[in-house]
Amino acid sequence: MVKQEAQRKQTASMEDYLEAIANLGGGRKVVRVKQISEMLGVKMPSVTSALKKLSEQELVEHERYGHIKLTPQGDKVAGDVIRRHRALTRFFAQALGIDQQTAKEDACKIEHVISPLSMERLAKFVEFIEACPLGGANFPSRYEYYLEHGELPRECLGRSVKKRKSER
Amino acid sequence: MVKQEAQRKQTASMEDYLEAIANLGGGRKVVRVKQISEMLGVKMPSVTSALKKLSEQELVEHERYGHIKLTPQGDKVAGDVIRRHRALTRFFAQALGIDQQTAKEDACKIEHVISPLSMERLAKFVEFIEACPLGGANFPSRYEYYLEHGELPRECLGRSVKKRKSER
DNA sequence: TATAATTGTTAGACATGTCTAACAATTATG
DNA sequence: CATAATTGTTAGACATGTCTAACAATTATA
Repeated sequence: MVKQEAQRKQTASMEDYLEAIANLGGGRKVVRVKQISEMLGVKMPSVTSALKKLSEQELVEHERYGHIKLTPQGDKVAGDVIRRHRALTRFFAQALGIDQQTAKEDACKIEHVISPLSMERLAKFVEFIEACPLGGANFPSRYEYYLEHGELPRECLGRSVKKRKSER
Repeated sequence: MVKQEAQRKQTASMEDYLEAIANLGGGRKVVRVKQISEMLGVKMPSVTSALKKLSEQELVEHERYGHIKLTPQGDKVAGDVIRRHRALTRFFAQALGIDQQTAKEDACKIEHVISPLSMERLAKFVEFIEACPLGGANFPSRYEYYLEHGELPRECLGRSVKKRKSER
């Protein structure tokens, strides 16, 4: 079993840069400093400076006035961030019924700070909610009802899951 | 309608200090620089410097070598942070089945970045889960089953909302 | 292709928040 | 109550990441 070179933990900022580069470079498109700066809402010099740091860590390939590209390592880190981002967005949007815009904004912040354990559980949670018709797919709608009416829907009150048989 | 003095938005660090002071000063106990520093895992000079900033914003009362106390404003901000902290901890622990330790750590990070809308929904979500026997209180246990076995529990499959009958 | 427009970089200021080292006040205790 | 131990503060270094201003390279176009 080969020991992997430990992935240096990135700051939220650096993760944002990696994520942006991955998203912009998706279809092998050329990535520009200006695009990154616009996507992240920072000025170009901030991007240049971030690229310098990321290059030193071998997460990004960047030559003066030239191309910008993730290294395989950088791609892996970016991929992790993006997966967290997606799962969190789904959670906020699908499970909590939050608008897409806010869901993404929150995902963008939380993706940098949540623990691996919680992240994994949260992802499974969403999976479960979307997969399980009884406790799941209907879950959001029952939750919606609760949000709107301030009280539990009838399905919640009827009979608990423990006993069944008499269930209809 | 009187316009409230807009609450200056705090950084994560400053919110942590306010939260710590509130928690330490709970029972009117005397709050010490050292306690705060230990609770937050920073050195004492960092605390002194934070107290200076918070005093300037009138969120904390602090006199050299003397007492440390939240102002009513500071108390309000701290209270908000603490409420977010509690709701998030409950979510991770109760709903996701995460250990208390990790649940708190994640809450500590996320409480500073989550939007008010998501926060409110998340709180209601936990409320709902704890209140609704069918989609709720048992929800975590069905989720647990899914976590452990990697497949949906029988209750989820029994009678689905869409197709049924041929399902096993 | 010479010049203008755009894009990118460098240098250096600034804000935040942490730390260490040195010193000062407070408190405990011999 | 004098001194030691503890607690707190100040000063200043440092790391991160942002910005503006000035300049340089690239590209588009007249």
